Amino acid sequence: MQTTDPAQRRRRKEARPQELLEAALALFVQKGFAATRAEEVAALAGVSKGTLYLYYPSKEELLKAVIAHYLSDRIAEGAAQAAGFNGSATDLLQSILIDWWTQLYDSPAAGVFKLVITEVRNFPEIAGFYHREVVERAHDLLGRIVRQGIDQGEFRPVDVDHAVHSLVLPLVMICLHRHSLGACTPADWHLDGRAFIAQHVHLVLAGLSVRPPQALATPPVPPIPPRSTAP
Amino acid sequence: MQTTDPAQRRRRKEARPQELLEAALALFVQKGFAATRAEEVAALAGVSKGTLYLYYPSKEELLKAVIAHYLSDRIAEGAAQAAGFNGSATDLLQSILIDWWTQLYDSPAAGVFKLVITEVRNFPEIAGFYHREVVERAHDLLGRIVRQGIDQGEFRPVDVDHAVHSLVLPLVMICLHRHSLGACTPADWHLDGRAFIAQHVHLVLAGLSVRPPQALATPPVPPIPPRSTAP
Amino acid sequence: MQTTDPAQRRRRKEARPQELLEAALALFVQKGFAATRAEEVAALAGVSKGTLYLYYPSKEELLKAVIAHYLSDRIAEGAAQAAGFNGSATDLLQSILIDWWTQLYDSPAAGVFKLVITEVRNFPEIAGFYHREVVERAHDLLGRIVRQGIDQGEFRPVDVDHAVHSLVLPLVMICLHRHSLGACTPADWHLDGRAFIAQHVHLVLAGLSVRPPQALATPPVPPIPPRSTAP
Amino acid sequence: MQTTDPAQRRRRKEARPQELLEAALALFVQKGFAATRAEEVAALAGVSKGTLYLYYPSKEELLKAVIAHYLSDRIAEGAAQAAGFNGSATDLLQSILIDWWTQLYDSPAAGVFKLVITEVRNFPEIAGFYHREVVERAHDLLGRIVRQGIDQGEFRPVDVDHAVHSLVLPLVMICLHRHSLGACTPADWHLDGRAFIAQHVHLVLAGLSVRPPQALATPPVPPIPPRSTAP
DNA sequence: CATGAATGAGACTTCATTCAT
DNA sequence: AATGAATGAAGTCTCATTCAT
Repeated sequence: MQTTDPAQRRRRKEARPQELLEAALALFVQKGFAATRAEEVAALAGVSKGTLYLYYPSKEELLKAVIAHYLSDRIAEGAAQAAGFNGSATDLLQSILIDWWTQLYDSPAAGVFKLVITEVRNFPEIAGFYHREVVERAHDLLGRIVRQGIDQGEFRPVDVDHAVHSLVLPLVMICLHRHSLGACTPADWHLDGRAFIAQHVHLVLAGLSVRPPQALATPPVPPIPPRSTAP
Repeated sequence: MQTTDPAQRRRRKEARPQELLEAALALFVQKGFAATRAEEVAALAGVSKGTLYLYYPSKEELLKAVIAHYLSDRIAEGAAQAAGFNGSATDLLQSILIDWWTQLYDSPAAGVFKLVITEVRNFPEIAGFYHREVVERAHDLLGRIVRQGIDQGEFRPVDVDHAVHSLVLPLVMICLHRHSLGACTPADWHLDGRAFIAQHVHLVLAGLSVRPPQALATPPVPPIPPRSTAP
Repeated sequence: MQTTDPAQRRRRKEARPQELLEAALALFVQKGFAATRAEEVAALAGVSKGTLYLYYPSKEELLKAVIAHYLSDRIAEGAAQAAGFNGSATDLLQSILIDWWTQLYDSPAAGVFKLVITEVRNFPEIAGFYHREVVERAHDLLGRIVRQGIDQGEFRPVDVDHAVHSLVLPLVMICLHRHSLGACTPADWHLDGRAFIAQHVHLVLAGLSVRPPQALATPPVPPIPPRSTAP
Repeated sequence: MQTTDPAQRRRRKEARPQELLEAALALFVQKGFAATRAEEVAALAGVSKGTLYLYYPSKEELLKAVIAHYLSDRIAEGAAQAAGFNGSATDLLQSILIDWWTQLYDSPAAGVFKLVITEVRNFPEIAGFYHREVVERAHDLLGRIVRQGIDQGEFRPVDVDHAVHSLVLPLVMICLHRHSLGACTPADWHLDGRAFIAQHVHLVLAGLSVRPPQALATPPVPPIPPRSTAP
């Protein structure tokens, strides 16, 4: 097509897989895996049909690569954030959940939730991978914090697993929403994700707390997300 | 094939649309709309490919019929349940959310959430319908109760919309889960939906309440769901 | 397309596999398996692309069906012909080879040799099948007759396997020829297959015989083949 | 990759066309022209895809080059061998057919027969070339010897063309066999090509001879082929 | 000369939909 | 009303060929 200047070829080649993953994520999340044509992915990445198959041997492998890629990135970041922190369980949970989830919510990676929900049953290998890499790791991390909060008398003695779900599931849900109904409704019912994340974490922590609820301050909405990953 | 007596034939014919909807729901939820073949739906409903098209003019119309059918049923039930009730906002919310959602969670209709999440962006007409018929009606109903709880000094003055989401989104989420990851994982990580529903509602209500948390009793898990919907 | 008269549908359906096999044989022999498009086979059989796949699940299965079908037919006929015969080994070989091979040579089934030669290395399962069903059965039959001729002092004591090959390989070869070079050359070099078969069998039998060659009559060319199988 | 000294590079470059032809012959014979990828040929010859196209403008031209190359070589050798010979027709035929064919049978060039059989109908230009260069030249040479044998009272007065075919076709056939079924069967049915060639020529010459068959000696199997052409 | 990334025509195969029975 | 044979548009993937490096 267009004449490529020297030495750009190499740079192009190394960036291809990433560009294809981005395109694939966007389209798979939007239209679903089965309804997305391989050629559309290629076109969105700016290459031809054949080139896609130079990097991924099949559409299905592309799907798996998308999920693996975006998950490993995010999970690593989250774990790191939790590692170097000390403070009360409440503070720790607020910090991790609000900062990390707000960032995730605003990034394309949030679409992976929809992708997994939608496609696991058709590609069972994804299930094991996702459960091991994401569900267990995140759940363990948060569960440990909640348990610590209970042990230290900060939280009431509730079922830890359920509490973690009460905290996390709505956050997953608004990521799903952003890429399904939220992408269709004409902005009049526009759930404000960032504000909700803060309020929700605050509310559940209030429910967990042994302190009287009045003592809990109104949650601040986080500022403009520090890292934009929109294409 | 087998000789059917005349009366049964009539009954069969009248049940066809319903049987087709059930089959379509099951398969669309399991494999996604695009990955489900029309013939599979027909086979699961015990009829031939051609017969499906006698009742629904296209696969897409079948999808819409599935969503419309299962939604209208459930929403009507929920609204009715709320109408004839009086008591505190807390009690009302517990009653509606726990009873109604537990029942929904155990019925095939729970799959509609996955279906909508998955397919709205491909069939935008679903968005408006679903938002109008389900999201708004349910949200309004619950929102009114929460606001009343605030006005009567039962709840702290939080953002009503957010509170409703904190209550409801995890419940939607476990319905999604049951039909995606939950249908794949080998039972070791088997989130107990019914127990979670009760605990979650209790936890969020505790977070909303102005009363000291100790005053809130441990939530009871509802008994065996009173209505079986297995085909 | 054209309106089909009643009750013809059923007849059509039962004839389809056979019609498809005929079309596939013709094209696979002519152009080779890889160079023949599935759609061409369908078109030659008078159906659409999709219909082909109603009867054979893949192009490869169609190939195997072609080989199996045309082989089993012919081999059975040959064995039957040999069974009810008594006379000298010379007469028996003349009878079987000339009659049966002339008929085969004039039928589309002769193309199967080219097909097997051409495709066996790409589809190894064909090798075992063909060797078992055709090579061994034919070789055993002829080998037994030659050995009997030697035992009864009619033939010289030669290597039986080699003698069978000397008899048979040229006959295979002219079948191959008819469907390769013979189908291209502009009729000036037109090996007369039927005449050659007779002369060749006669010549090799003369070489095998212990009698003086003068005693061997000139072979008669068989008349018009009694069974035409051209479509 | 590895550093090649300048002299070797030159030698390499000049050998390229030959190496490509060898690779192409091997693969075309094994898998057929259509089923062989240009890249496979290049890889077997130890060069990259692009390099192949430096020497041959298309896959089809490569095919023609392969056939032309291997044919011209062999035919020239055969004619030369026949030229400087005198003796009886029987001796001459034995000499030429057994020596020359045994050598051919053991060389990769034997594969050309399969290639021609397989591909003539797709590339009609090959037909004329092959017929002119191989069929006619070989047939004329042998036909002249047979006719001479008849004229001198050594052979019975048979149809010369047919006799030549009886002599030659089995030899062609075992070359085909070696590269098709013979390359698949698990060595239990392993036609011994060299022994067969000798026996077959002997047998047909016996059939042609006017002398009593007892006078014909048992044919010797030629020794180890004098010319190895394995790559 | 040599490479191998890129292309896109083309092949196999699937499946929604129709329609004669 | 019900069937299922038939169709052909459309999708996945391959591979001959080109061309910038």
